[in-house]
Amino acid sequence: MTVHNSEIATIFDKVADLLEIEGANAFRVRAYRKAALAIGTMPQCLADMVEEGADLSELPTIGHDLADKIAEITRTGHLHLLDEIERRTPGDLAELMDLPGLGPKRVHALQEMLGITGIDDLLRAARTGELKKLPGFGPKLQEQILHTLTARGGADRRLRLRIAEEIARDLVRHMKTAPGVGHVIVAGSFRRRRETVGDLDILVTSAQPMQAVDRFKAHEDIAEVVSKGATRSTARLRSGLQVDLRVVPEESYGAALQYFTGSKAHNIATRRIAQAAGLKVNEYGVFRGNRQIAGATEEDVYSALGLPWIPPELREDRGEIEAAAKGRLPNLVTREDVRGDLHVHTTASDGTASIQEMAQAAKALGYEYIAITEHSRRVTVAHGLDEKRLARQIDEIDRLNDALEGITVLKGVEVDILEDGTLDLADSILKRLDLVLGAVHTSFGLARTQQTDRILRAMDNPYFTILAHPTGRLIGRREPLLLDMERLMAGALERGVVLEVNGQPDRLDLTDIHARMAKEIGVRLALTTDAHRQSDLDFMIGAVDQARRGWMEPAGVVNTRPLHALRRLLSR
DNA sequence: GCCGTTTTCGGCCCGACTGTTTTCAGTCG
Repeated sequence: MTVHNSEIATIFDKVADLLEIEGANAFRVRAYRKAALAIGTMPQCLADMVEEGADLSELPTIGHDLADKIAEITRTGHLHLLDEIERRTPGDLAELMDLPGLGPKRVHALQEMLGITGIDDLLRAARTGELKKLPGFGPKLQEQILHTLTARGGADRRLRLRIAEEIARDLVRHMKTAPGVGHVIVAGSFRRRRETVGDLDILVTSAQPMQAVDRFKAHEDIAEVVSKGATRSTARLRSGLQVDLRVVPEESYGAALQYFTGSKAHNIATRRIAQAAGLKVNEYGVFRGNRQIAGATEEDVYSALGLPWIPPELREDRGEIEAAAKGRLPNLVTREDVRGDLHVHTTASDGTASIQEMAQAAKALGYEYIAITEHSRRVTVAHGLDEKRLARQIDEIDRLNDALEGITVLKGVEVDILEDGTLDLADSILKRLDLVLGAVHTSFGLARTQQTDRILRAMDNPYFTILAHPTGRLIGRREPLLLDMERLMAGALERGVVLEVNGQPDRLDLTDIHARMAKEIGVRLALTTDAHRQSDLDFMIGAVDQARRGWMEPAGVVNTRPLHALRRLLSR
């Protein structure tokens, strides 16, 4: 069996937690954390690399020691070091670290003084009042822990970006009406356009910070103000979402925006550059000694460090700083570059609007073309089309194109890839189409080699043009297919097949990481919405976000091309 | 434990807020 990167990351995170509780060297702890973070978002499968004899110590944050430990984990499924530490520390102390107010020092004290080894012990100690007597603890903390443990459940789940967007819009509107407020912007992972966000970070500029903080806590959705100071406040919404407010003076706007946008890893990397240049960066500006030399805009901040402005989507410490220093930042694809949508359903299968209605909606967005791509017969719940019905739709689209002005409707299909890798419709009908999307909707549970082979076999069909939602994952609901993504992409490149970045808020498939991989391998992408109604065409922004986070440029995306060029690219 | 236009040894991001403190440690982002 293959050990996944995420499992290695989990092991390293646990080692970090337990070492920290034991009071180990803080930088050693940090090394495990950094490695876990990096491994969790690496596109390459580490287990495969070990198998191939690659030198893992060349990877960032991985040295010789951790490379050996990764090899050990992929070969045995275990890490001797972790087993050892767990023998020393009974129970599950690491899970206590997740509770707000508890860090390594206090968890250590809990074990040392009260013999607490897990959540149950902790709850008991809080109820009996033993907890508040410990040095470093008190009645407030005991109360908070009790509250967290009894009111637990689901509140710490990350929110999909599209949902967060609705909440954020409302909060921003609320803060804009506060007296004396200048900028109001949502920073954090929201601004970096991550697929989910754990909290909202709202940055406000004002000369009267207290007024802004007061205005914030008056918002009707706020259930509880967790902390509140002169320049920052943390609150929990009724939905459970945490919101952090930060108020800075106008002259610090750029520095605060940079700081608050993160990511943490990106910020640490930028501060190290500053340090090396004898400068200091904090949320108020860039400083030489006590003198502020930048801070009003993000451009100034980066420029003071000798760097061009870096788009937020890239700020994950995945090579963007090195690229910026060399003047090699990508020219990221934008929503305006997209000239049409290539994955759209209508009432013929499970959509709610007609072909003409979808075409008109696309035209209103300024598109040049739109592809109609219904499900095939196998997907019975979605009313999938067989050859006969698809032939009728082809004729209907031909007639419609004669009548339509200013937009072209392309003839397509989202044909099912059957378990043996054949397609759900005959070649005789596929060859009459402008494009053929292939997609997996069944047999999600195949083993990795089998699943990869199945899709590659489907791509062998000469009419297959785009692999739709390649991993099949649904955020928070369905795990991605087990796939050897490198082999799949190499196969797609060989066959001239395009991979989709599906913008449905719960799909976002390919992910940012795989989009980046596609770019490096040279596979082209199609940004689509999988729209089932007119308003779904707005999901394009989700696909663009993922592509941007994957460093994609317009040239790597097929539907940034005008119609004639697109047709050329799609004909294999 | 990682890493290197100061270095293979000696560094390792930085500040706000809380609670328990009597001047600050711990946690958090």
